[in-house]
Amino acid sequence: MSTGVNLKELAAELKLSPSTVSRALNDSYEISEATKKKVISMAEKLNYQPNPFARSLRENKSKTIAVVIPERMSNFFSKVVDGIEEVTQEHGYHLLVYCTHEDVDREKKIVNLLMNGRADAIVMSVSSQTSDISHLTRLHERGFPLVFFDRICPAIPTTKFITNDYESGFEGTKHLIQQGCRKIAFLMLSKELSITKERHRGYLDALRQAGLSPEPQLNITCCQEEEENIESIRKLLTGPNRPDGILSSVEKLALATYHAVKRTDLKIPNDLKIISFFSNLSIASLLNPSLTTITQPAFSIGEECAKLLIKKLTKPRQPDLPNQVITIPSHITIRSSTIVL
Amino acid sequence: MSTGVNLKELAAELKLSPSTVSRALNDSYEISEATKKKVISMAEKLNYQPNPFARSLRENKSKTIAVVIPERMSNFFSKVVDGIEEVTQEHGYHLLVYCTHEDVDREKKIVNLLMNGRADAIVMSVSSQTSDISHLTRLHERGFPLVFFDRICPAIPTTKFITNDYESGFEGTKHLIQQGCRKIAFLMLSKELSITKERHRGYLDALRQAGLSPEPQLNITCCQEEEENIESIRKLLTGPNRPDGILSSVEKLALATYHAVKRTDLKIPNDLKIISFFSNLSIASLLNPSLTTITQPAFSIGEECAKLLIKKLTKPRQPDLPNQVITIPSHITIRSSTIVL
DNA sequence: CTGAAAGCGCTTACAG
DNA sequence: CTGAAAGCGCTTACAG
Repeated sequence: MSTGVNLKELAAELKLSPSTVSRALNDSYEISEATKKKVISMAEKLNYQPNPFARSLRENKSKTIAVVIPERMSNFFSKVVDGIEEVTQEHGYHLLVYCTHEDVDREKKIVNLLMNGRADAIVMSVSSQTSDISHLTRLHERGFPLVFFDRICPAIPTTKFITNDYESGFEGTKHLIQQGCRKIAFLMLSKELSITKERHRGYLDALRQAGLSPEPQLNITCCQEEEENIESIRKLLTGPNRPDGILSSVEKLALATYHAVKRTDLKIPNDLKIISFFSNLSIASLLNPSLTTITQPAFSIGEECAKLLIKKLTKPRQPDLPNQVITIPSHITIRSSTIVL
Repeated sequence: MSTGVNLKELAAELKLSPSTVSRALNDSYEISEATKKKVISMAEKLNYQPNPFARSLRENKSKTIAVVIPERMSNFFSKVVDGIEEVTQEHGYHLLVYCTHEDVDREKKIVNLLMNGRADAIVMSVSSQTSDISHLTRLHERGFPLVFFDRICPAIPTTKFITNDYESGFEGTKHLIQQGCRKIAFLMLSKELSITKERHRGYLDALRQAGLSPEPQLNITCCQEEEENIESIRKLLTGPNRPDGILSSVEKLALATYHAVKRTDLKIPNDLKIISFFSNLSIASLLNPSLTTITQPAFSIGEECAKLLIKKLTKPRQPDLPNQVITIPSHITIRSSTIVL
């Protein structure tokens, strides 16, 4: 690729030294206004674009942030990335986006590649398969700015953005109980995830508060294969210990449940009520019956992650990212999947 | 961020020159196997990672590909990006992903920023608002490797990947006609897009072949606001010239149609049949009634774009990307939204 | 087979 | 207010 004119050529054209031109373009106080004007207008005329790698090499920063997510085909993660981009773009940052496909090995490879400084910071949501976190520990111990959201890593002392998962699990379960459910199944992606644990804690506490006994058989851990998930759920729904309510901690398992129900004689909400963490509201209301949802503020989460990192990266002498958990609340929207008319 | 050890330090540790170490790591034929082994093992021990910017500066390539899409909250575009990543990751390439949000100004800004060599190539799908293409022409004329998919720019002589849009439009319309539709509405995002034009041509030809007259009032151009789209469609459905069939050239307009129908007394498929370009098959079959879809091979499209670029970028002395249109066929899946039982 | 030197395109401490 | 020089960390033509 032929990059256009470089600093030296621009300087020659202006009969100035590269030093002066560089300073003028970077709006240094050492340069007269007259020179700055001349330089800037010539730079525009010749369409001068500084070489980003020369600059990165020199300044030891890349103006790039890496985003690592477990999947792209998810409204939630797409919205988070949109939120991140909204903030970072304004500050001239670029986004490298990587998808782990819920695979720790891929996650490790990606994280290790990022160790070389290609990005100035990482914002990530870990894969559901992640239990060994040595790659993340190493990254953080090297002083690499790292922020987690949603699928956070509690053991790593940095800033994490989550939603009020305990409360959502509690309130979601309570809502099902209020609608008459007595046997409530909890669908999850992985027991290892801290958000799953939180949501599950909320679920258990709501059961206990209502005097219901938690039944481990009603907890289903799902996999990556949609068809397999549908079948596990179908079996649960047609088995001896059949639930009358489902709390799904993942968007895709709500869809799998709808598919599973279609393979039975059951009717939502009469025979089975369902509430799910779900981001795509347009689709939630088109499902049949429309789905009661717990919606996380995905866009805001992205924005907050980005704002924090931009502050850290653009202001001089910023301290390390504080070891704290920032909670942005979700909201529940009740629709037909939990209400018998 | 503290990058680890550099080449010079690694060389010192090995009591070799940086030149030799560099060559050994790059597996040069000039270096003895013994030395290579020593170097590689020490590099691993010290966890040496070459500085990507020094390398990019030196070699004038970034090992990065930029992807520019009009929206992230789309199953189609997400899958394409997944396909691109699948191929590029294997070759050590990184992906900068930018979203234009269907806004030409944002698109121009992004494209102009990419002019400086931050990425070695661009794969993009233009915004529905794009009519002035000077930014793209300039990019291409500078010799920048550029590939289009789906929302292509016919005027720019490079490789474009599309689906058989004319045929899909034709077959989709024909299917509606066979199911008894006589007044078929065509929903689109923008008349400017070449894929819209192709799909629309197919639609018109199918009408003509069936002896039906194309009615311009049955062509609806939509916007970015979901609510606004729903209302335009609702008005169409309740107006004097009410359609009995809809061909939606965009996923989101199929959803808007379902929402619009819910605001009327109409029943799908009895009063209105609908077929749509749609990528999320799990959701298509959960809609009520399930949606007849035209599905584009999104993942393959991504893979093909990436394969072409990788070939161009990794092999020496490759010619310019050929000015050709490569068609990968879509497939139609008939579901309940077009079939009266 | 190995090394010394130049250079990719910037920025900035140092000098004037 | 401006310029000459050094250096960021690599790779590779040149020399031996």
